[in-house]
Amino acid sequence: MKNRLIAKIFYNIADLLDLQGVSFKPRAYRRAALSIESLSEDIESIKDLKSILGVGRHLEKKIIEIIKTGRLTYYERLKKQTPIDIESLNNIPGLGPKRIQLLYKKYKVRNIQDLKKVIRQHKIKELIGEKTEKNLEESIDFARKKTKGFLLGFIWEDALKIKHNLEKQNFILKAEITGSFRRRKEIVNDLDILVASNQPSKVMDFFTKDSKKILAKGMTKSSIILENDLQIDLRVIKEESFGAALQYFTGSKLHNIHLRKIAIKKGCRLSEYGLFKNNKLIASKTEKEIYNKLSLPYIEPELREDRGEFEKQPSLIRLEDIKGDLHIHTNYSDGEDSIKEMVEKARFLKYKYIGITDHFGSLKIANSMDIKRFNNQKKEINKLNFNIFHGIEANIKANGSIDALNNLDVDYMIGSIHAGFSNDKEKQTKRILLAMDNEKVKILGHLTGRLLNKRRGYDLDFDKIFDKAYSNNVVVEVNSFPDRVDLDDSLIKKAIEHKVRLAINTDAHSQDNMNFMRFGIFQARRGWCEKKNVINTLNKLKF
DNA sequence: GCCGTTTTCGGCCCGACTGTTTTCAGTCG
Repeated sequence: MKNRLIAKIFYNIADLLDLQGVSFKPRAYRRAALSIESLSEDIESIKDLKSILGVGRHLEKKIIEIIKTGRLTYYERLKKQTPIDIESLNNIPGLGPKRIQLLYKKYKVRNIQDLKKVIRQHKIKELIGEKTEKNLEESIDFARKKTKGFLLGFIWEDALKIKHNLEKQNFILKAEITGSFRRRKEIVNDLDILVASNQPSKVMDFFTKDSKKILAKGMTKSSIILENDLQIDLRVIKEESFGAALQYFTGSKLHNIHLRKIAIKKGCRLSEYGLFKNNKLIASKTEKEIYNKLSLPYIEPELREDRGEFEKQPSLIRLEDIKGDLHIHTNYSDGEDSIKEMVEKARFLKYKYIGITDHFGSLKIANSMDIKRFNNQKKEINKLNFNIFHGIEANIKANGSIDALNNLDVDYMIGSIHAGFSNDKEKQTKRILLAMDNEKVKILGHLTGRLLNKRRGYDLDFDKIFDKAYSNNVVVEVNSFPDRVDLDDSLIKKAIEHKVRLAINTDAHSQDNMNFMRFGIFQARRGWCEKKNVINTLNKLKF
């Protein structure tokens, strides 16, 4: 998978060209980079590279060179011409191409160390101004601390609190979190909040009062940084253009570019203030109105990635469709709560059934059960008056066999990998294919093994795995745990295209964890998943 | 360097904020 690498090289080329004062080429490189990093498939599997928006004859050649060699001579040459660590300098808020170029020309600033030196010597004060120097000095540390983004599941509650706090104020008519948060991406870099109000200065005073740092404060737009280093941008607009602004700020960029093109074809102009025809406003109050005026149905935020949502729209699965959770741990292995407590929570969530799936076998770190504890657990389950499937989460061993007794009296097994993460693609794929030959394995758990911001998933041949899952009638899990959300959106889409059935589970290790279901649903919706693709939407389930 | 149902050449998004500029440049999203 070289998508990231290619996009990164193109972004860096754009920055370097910017630095040289070249116009328009940087934009072309960035546009191509944006398309490539948004691709849902491996770029190496695309036959006609020119079909990618923003890629023409020249960039096609460059992509092929990177795929073949892992590098690009044009890029190497550019780097030699301008020996500047553009990536890290560009990361510093307040430093753009013009200033980087100026600092290089005047003081040979090539990296952050050089920048620190000229700040110490107060050279920037002379060159640009005192405030700018001070801001840059503060920003350097911020850039270094800059995290890899916030997991949606871990900022969810805080974000909603912020929203409700805004809504409570009498000078605020409406508030909505937009951007990638509203599209429910698993990692968000900042929060974009939209507010409708007729008293913008009051809004801004209220919004900025509890921040660690105020990056900008104006009448329509402000940005702050919170104690936890999360950046929040807030826009204030009039209530009558709330829908247009909501559409605009929800993005994605690619979706909006496409939508604007559709508008232009119809002789219209679309901006955050509304849809205009001959400079006359024809829609702005709601998003639905805007889509409809462009002869489109309302498009759900999770679909807005320009992956075909303008041509057809699936009817997406909803949280209410879920009738049970099939991956739950209890204090029989590494969970915190008892079976009884997990059942209580299931009743609270109005589930019709659950699957208790504690670890079994030799995985000692997860306090795996032996046969004696398993049998005790069965007795306890049978005493409870709730529809419980008794399963286990079984480790898929290095050779593809299942780490559990063959004659174990289970309703189903979830087969998961918990060790040997660094196997190569072929070996890891084979291991999972073999595991599916065990007829007790009905579900594959957290298939790619990724941990967001920590560990990337294994390289697998997903076509082979999904084909076999389909023919062996094995269900693939969408694990809802916030640092996993595994499968991701594009793999969910792929699995569905292979007719694979899915199960959206929480992998809960406590009562509270059972609330994570929404994050699996979000991801499934991003992957174009419908109710019918998911087995635990059924009122009656059989293994 | 890309793109085109007004164009194979001549366009390419733009509004908002900060700082030091008293009319605008640089950065950001």
